[in-house]
Amino acid sequence: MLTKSQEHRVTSQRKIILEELKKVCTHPTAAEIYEMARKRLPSMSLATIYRNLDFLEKKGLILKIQSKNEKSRYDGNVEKHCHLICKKCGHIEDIFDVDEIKIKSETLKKAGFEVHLDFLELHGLCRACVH
Amino acid sequence: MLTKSQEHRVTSQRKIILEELKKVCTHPTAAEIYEMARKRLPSMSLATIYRNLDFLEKKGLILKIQSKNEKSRYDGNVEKHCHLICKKCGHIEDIFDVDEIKIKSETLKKAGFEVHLDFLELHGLCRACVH
DNA sequence: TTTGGTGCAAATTCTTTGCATCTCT
DNA sequence: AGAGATGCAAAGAATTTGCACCAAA
Repeated sequence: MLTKSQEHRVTSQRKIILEELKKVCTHPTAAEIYEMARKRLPSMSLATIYRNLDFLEKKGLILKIQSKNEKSRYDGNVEKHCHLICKKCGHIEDIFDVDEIKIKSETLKKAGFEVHLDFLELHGLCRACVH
Repeated sequence: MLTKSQEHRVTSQRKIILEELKKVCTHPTAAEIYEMARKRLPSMSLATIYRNLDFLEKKGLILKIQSKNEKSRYDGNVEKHCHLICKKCGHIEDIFDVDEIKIKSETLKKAGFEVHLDFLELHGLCRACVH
């Protein structure tokens, strides 16, 4: 059962947040998106940022990335991909050939666990930090 | 340069926290560990729990697991293993044949990224939730 | 004795929410 | 007009920290 009304409005705040997030190839935090959006609409509040990021994620228009010990980050690219996250410098790198990734494990098979690769986060060291 | 003194004391709090965490095969949160520990030493404070979990993790005696959108969980088993985390019910399952896991990806290779498998968290659906 | 550890409460940090007001449709 | 969205400020939740006191070594 859905609620009677399901309309969703296109507010300038919502548009700006989505546009700003799509514009960058980084993975900004809510606070960073707040800064970006305020340049275009200074009256915008942080609560609106959070509410809209939530909304946009539920709509499937953006992704939310929650990495270890860090605040949430958001990704304007919803193409199936996963993330490499550097333990040392925190750098996040996209990886798009997700379907090429093979994860093999007996325990996994036995557990009957269905891995969602588009949520995969690989933690480790990036090229710069590995040396 | 190290600080002049590096002694670390074995307090009853510290012992209890470590023992309780080693005792279970679940992955309790700080609050859950607090409850467990308080049964043995009711005066213990939550701040002490956090400080000691931090301490024990830095000492390599326990692991900290930070899963998506959840509070931190701790693992008394430091044997090399990784976690399957169910998106739906939050259940965490251990997987010990980590070395059997093969992750293949061209982008990964090109990126020069060194994945640490013992930090791997595989998100998806557990047997119970997949149906 | 001395320095690290503890308990308590207050402070932080990130995120969410209540409410009056505003604005898409 | 009316449901949804916004801004503000206050509330929450998880975690950290300052400080006086305590206790391992």
